[in-house]
Amino acid sequence: MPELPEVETVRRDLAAAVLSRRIATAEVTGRRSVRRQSAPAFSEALVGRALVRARRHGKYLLLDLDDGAVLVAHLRMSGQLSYGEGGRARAAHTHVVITFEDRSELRFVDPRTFGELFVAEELDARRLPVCIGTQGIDPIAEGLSEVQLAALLGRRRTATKAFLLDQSAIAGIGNIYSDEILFRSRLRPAHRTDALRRIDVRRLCTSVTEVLEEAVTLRGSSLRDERYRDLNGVGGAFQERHAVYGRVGLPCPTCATPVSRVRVAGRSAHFCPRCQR
DNA sequence: AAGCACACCTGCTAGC
DNA sequence: TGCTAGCAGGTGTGCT
Repeated sequence: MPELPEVETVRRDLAAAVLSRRIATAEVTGRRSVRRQSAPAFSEALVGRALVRARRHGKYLLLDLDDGAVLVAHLRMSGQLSYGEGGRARAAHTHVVITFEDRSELRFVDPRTFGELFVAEELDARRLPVCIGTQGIDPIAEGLSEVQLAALLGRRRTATKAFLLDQSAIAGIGNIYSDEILFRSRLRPAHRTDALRRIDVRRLCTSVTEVLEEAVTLRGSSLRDERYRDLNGVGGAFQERHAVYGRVGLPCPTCATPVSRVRVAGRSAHFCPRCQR
């Protein structure tokens, strides 16, 4: 699913493709993709505006408009943005089509319809739309220090995987990267945060940054059963580096012990029973 | 208060 | 071989 590295890849592609282009029309065909405002209000906020900057916070994509408002996109599980010449056949589940003055099109395709687009006008001190102001630190855009991580852990008493998935603490980590970060930290998904030693916090901090940076470099993960594609329809390559995610029964790359899967925090969690404690 | 289960939705797959 | 029940997951909500 699109997590921080996938959204960052799309952000970079958008920055290269659509900045300074002016919007001619914004067509909303699906019923659910634009739900925080009416379709006409959404279109009206976009038509005539130009995109001046592409930002990201966690899994949110933020496209600044030239009037100060922000076009916000969240891909959730199956959302996909694609950009190209207008007039091409539309893929199934195309819910929003933004056409620029040069007739090129930015399309939002989303089979499961959990993803959303909206235009936000109120921004907070971090220049984030007020409605997503509960998002925690973005470890790539803002950096994450060991001191900050220790403060976020505070007096929490929960599974370390649940902590990593909490967007109000660290923004951008989902199920795939939480498993890969825990593998590299040598911690089990269910390891209690209140039992983390200083050395564990240090490893966790290093792993969060390293795993996400490597995944960004390889343009994210594209798995067989998911649909992540970049703005031009090309998949990522980080799945080839996955140590544990989606590898139940396959050998751990470090010790060859078969990878296990358990349920933690309501999600499937993959880990090496020998390397992770 | 903080942690947890659940709803939302469709495509894919495991199992019959 | 063909069908279907169940799983997959990010976030907001509501319950404990």
